[in-house]
Amino acid sequence: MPWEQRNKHLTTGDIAELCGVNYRTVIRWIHTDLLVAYQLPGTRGDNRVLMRDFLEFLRNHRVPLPSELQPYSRRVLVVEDEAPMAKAIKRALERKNYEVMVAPDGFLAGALAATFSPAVITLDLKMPGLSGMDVLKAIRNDPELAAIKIIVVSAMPEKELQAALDAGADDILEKPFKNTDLVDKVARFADAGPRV
Amino acid sequence: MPWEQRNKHLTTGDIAELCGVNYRTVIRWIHTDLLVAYQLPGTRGDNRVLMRDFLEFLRNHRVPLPSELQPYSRRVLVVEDEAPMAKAIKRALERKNYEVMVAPDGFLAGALAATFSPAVITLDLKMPGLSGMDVLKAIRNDPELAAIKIIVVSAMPEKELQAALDAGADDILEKPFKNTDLVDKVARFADAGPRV
DNA sequence: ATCGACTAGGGTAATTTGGGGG
DNA sequence: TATGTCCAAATTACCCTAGTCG
Repeated sequence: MPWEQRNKHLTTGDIAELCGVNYRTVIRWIHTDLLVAYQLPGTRGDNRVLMRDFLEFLRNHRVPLPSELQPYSRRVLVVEDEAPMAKAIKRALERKNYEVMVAPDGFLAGALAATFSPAVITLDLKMPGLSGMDVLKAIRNDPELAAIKIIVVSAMPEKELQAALDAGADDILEKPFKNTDLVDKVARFADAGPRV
Repeated sequence: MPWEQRNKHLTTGDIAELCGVNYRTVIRWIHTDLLVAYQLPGTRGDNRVLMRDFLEFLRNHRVPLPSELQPYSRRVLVVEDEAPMAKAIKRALERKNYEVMVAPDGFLAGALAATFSPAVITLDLKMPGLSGMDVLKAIRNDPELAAIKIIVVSAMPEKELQAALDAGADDILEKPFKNTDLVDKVARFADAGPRV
């Protein structure tokens, strides 16, 4: 259900209700280019806002996530090419009621980071054919994605993990790890913040 | 069924769904000549809209192109890690009035394929750290992306290029190539409709 | 305390959009 | 499923008041 909502066209009234403000205020946001909208043909020119523009607006202005959109804050993207490990992580998180997608390569990681709108990404640093560090930097350099929390999962020596933290990772998880540690770290980022 | 495979005669319901409005609103647009339609013979006279009229309507009124209609855009994504080659392709296409984005790695290729909504991707097969074939397969396996046309650009021997065609590439372009060949091939796929 | 700039939101009238029953 | 008609709800622009902040 929640996924198709990305294609939804929101009215000013929808947004007013979601944000708990008057619809006039929403119109002002649009007029002052704080919120991207397009106009329906017709002399009145009603405003419509694409869901992805609305989500970006919430991120840019640190507006708390409306409870109706909570599913977006419980999404986790697992970037991991080894299927058994990916499945293990997926199952552990799904048991805690998270919505989980797995990306086994860089292309799908990018496509899902952009369309699935995860609140958290768990990132395996040593994927063949893809530098996890490049993924880290790409996410941090993309204003649309920069707010996503990244947990680096790796068996690498501590020095490399420190480099990941320096590059913008929010947390690290050393392999092997306990499932409780995994879900604790995810919960720190997925449940709380205004991140969409 | 994907939109571009459908008959190019749209019903009011189709347009309502694509634009996120009620179908009565679409009928009103037709009645007030905002949208060009013709009527089926019969007492009710159902409205039908030609794809090219609909695309012109979207353009005239700055309505965003629905993602389902991305094959009708003039956007091209260049997946190429060598900056000089990428720039050359970008310039050649921009001279022909295409909108061009460049992805130098797999992650950005995925993110841009999903958000930039290109009609065509030019794909360098031999990128370090990323198998072009994996990108091909990933696009063809993703229903949201499958309609994107893929032109493989490579200096590989013909056998490998044949493998790319078998894997779902729509066309191939051998390096070195002439700019006219490039733009001709892109035009075959990107000019499915009037400029949007 | 007062001022001025800015923002949120109420009231109104005109228009558009959307829903129900035929 | 699409249509025409009628009606209710939503949206807009405009002008206004109240509140906030430095």
